[in-house]
Amino acid sequence: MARSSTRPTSRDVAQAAGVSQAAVSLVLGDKWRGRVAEATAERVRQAARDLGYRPNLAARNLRLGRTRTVLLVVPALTTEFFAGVYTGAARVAADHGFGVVLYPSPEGVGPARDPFASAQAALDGVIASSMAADALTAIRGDQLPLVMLDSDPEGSLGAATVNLDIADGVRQVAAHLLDLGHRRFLHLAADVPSWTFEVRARELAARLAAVPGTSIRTVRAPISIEDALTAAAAALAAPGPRPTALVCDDDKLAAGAYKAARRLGLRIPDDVSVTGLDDLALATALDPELTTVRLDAELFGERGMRALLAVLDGRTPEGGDIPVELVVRGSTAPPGAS
Amino acid sequence: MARSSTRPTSRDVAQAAGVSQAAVSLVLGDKWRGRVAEATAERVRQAARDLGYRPNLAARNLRLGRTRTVLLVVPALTTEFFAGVYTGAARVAADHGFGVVLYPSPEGVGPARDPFASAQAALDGVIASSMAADALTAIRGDQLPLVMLDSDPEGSLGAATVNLDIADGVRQVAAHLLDLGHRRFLHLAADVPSWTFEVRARELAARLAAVPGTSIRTVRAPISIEDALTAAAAALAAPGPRPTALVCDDDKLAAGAYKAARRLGLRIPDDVSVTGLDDLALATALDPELTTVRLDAELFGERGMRALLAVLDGRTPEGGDIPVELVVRGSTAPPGAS
DNA sequence: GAGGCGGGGTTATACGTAAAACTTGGAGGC
DNA sequence: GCCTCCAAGTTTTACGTATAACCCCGCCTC
Repeated sequence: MARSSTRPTSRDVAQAAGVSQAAVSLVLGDKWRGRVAEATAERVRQAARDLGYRPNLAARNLRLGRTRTVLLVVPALTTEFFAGVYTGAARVAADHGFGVVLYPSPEGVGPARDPFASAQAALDGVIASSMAADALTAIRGDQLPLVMLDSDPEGSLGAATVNLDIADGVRQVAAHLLDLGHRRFLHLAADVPSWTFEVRARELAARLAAVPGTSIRTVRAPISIEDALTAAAAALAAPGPRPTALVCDDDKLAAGAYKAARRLGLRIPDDVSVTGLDDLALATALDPELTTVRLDAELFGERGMRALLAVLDGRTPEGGDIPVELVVRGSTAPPGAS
Repeated sequence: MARSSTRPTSRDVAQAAGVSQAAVSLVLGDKWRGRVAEATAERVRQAARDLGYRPNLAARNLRLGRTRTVLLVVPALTTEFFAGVYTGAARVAADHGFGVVLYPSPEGVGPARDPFASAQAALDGVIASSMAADALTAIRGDQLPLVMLDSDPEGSLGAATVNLDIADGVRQVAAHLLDLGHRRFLHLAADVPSWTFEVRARELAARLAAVPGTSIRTVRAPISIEDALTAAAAALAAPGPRPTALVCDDDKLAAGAYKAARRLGLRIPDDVSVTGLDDLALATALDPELTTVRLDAELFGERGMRALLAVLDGRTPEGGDIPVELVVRGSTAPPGAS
């Protein structure tokens, strides 16, 4: 009997089954057909079960030169959205025998500026959100296979990209509000440097420019309910004709806008229509429920992982943006409906 | 020059610096004082930088017999709360050179029933939420150091536990509502088998039992806004005197209760007071803002990680529950305030 | 009856690192 | 002048696994 203080190794199993370590490896690795007799194989499996044997992954990784582990770099996990992305990526990963390790960008996780040191695992590849920009330079240095989420397809230097069709979402929002008759817009923009927010601003401006008689103002706020509250309150209280439609870059900003409207005594949607983007649980908890664009975070994560698996396989990742969907609820109505 | 197609190893660095592999290991491992001359050490560091050397973690883990990686088992990540727990745990981990790998319970991540297979990383220890009960049996089988979150201190079979002082939170909620004059209570309970929810029910019942003339009904719902909506609507519309205080096990349930009240034409807090538990972003997005119990999810994660580090060190983890705090907002008022 | 062959294994080796054990060339002490 | 000692390294080994290369034995073929 081997030293019981330490975990059993394949050699311990071999000894218990009366075979060589190589035989154990063959049997447990499912490579024994035609090399080991069925009876022997069963003896090995039984011994492994009896000893509670689990292969040492560090040794296996060293031997094979790959780890079946990838890193997911996100700006923050405290958001429902990226939690969903992780969930989707992890599901696909598990189906292919992969694991996913998270690296939430520095603000969340202390001083460590090195994603690779912080995620202790040895890695086969990386999936990174373009919002976690500060970690990207460190990542590009390494030659690991990389997939970018929501990143400028032109600017990603050859890395594969998987994008939500945000531009289409913004188009749908603009069309909906224009159809309702809105002409004076306020854009509550996320104060985060990322391609995905640039697209929102660009597309919204383009859509409105196509319609004569429209105007738009933009204010920026970090993505938090409190910051959005103060920014929106200031903008809505500003002199001049008040905007009738408030387009928010994200549902959290919209929640802040609700509080600002309430504080100023404005009714939604009678005095001002509000739209969000994400469709978090928040959206239906608000009163009235928020008109927003549904993003399928889990599907996003799944597609990201599939793309990375394709790259690892030497295949070309599936192309095409992920469709999004406008969900019309009670926060939008024709202007001046009061 | 070594083969450039593969990552440089410590041997490549050694060759470039004109020393042995052992010297490289000593220098880069900061164990060179008195063993290697300063000039040589600098040559080694320079060579490592030039080649872009990164140590192979699989090899290091194999050699050292530890991985500085722990597993965090949570019921689901799509919640702000557990995202916070992860963030806190990861921060402490990073400060100690550890990484954290997630295992969100099966419902979220496909068919893999084995947390260890799914999280590909080799592990030094495990932190597990008691809500992820299905994964626990698999975990107990292994002899890995284990810390349980929000678990029955008696029932955890010797594993260290770190708990929020939920009982105290419930006490504060009960005292607050009783002080306001409420006597007819409805308990909207989470339909999840976990110690942390049992505590809520037990403590609430005990507090009310101490006050003559109080009554309490309980309804259960899975933790989702929609399920809470239907359960709360049914209970509030039931025959007999309507409860004046609705105590919810969690903020999401409270959000469902808000919708139920709205649907039934009941005003909060005039017709019915509502309390939650968690203090998610949701709580202040609701109208009126939710009176709830603030749980510091990140601190929870930090304490969990510290406890595991203590166990790994052979020390005794810091004891004591994590204090929680009642946050009184607009959703509670004396009964019949209309 | 010699050679071939295939089933059923075993032996040996490499993966990259950390660290214990060993080496060597002086400098200093007596 | 010889011994000791220290600085500055080097050589060697082990971690646990997967797999290529080898080996042996019995049976079939010609």
